[in-house]
Amino acid sequence: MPELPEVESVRRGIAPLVTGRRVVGVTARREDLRWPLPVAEWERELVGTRFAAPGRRGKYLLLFAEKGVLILHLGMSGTLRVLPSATPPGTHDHLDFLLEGEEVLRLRDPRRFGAALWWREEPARHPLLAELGPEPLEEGFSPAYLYGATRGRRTPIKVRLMDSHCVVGVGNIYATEALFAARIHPATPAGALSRAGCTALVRAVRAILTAAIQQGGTTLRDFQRIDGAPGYFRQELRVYGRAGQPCTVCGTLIQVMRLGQRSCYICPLCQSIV
DNA sequence: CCGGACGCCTGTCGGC
DNA sequence: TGCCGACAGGCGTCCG
Repeated sequence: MPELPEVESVRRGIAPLVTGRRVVGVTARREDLRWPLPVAEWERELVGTRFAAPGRRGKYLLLFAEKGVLILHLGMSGTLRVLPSATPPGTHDHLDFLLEGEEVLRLRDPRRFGAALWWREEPARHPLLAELGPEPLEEGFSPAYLYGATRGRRTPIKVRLMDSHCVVGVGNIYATEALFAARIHPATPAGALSRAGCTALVRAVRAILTAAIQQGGTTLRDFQRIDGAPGYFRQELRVYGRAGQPCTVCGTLIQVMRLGQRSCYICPLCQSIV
């Protein structure tokens, strides 16, 4: 579900609600998310302390506290809300962090592909974060970097773009949209991209992600912002989910294909550049 | 090292 | 109406 723009929207949404706020309790109704929840450690080292300003690395949310950092990943179906603590939990509301002032930071995750972890060192030293590629909206994700990161790769450029070791935060929706914007066919072998192609793609990724953040992300079905509102970038999608509909540029019908076990949408006429 | 496939889990939707 | 398969915004792991 959530890609970088959705996670960033959540980060911005919770920032004023959790920063400086004391955690007064933890309730886990299910502990078997992607990895078992470290409830005992939270009770020992998080409860009774305050959150600092939240950060983000790729699709990971970082809730810094005094003795460690709470690392959250929303997987495919996760949502975070801040609600009055009396709000009755739903079936898939697995985890609550009780905040002072009768509110609760609540994680809902029907598919349980998400994660909630506890880490006492620099986030960058966590095994899941240590090998991640650059942030797409920072300088490290340059045309020269992408050119280097694709040399010798025969894998489709879309698959490479969705590989967090290459660049973080770009999932199926935004990879699909960025390749359309850059007019690059998603099945192009990554190593065949020219320098100009890399430049166009870097530009497109940045533009799409920036616009999506501005719209609060994309809600296809269940993504919610912190206040329960959807993300409005869905109305800006040019190809994703539009199979059989006319291309907004040339009118050719949008096609679906499978790449790396994921659906991919293309305009067969517009997307030919290497 | 690389690339490709598989699970993990629940919900929904289309076709019969 | 009910059942069944395909599919869904992610990603670690395993295999050749």
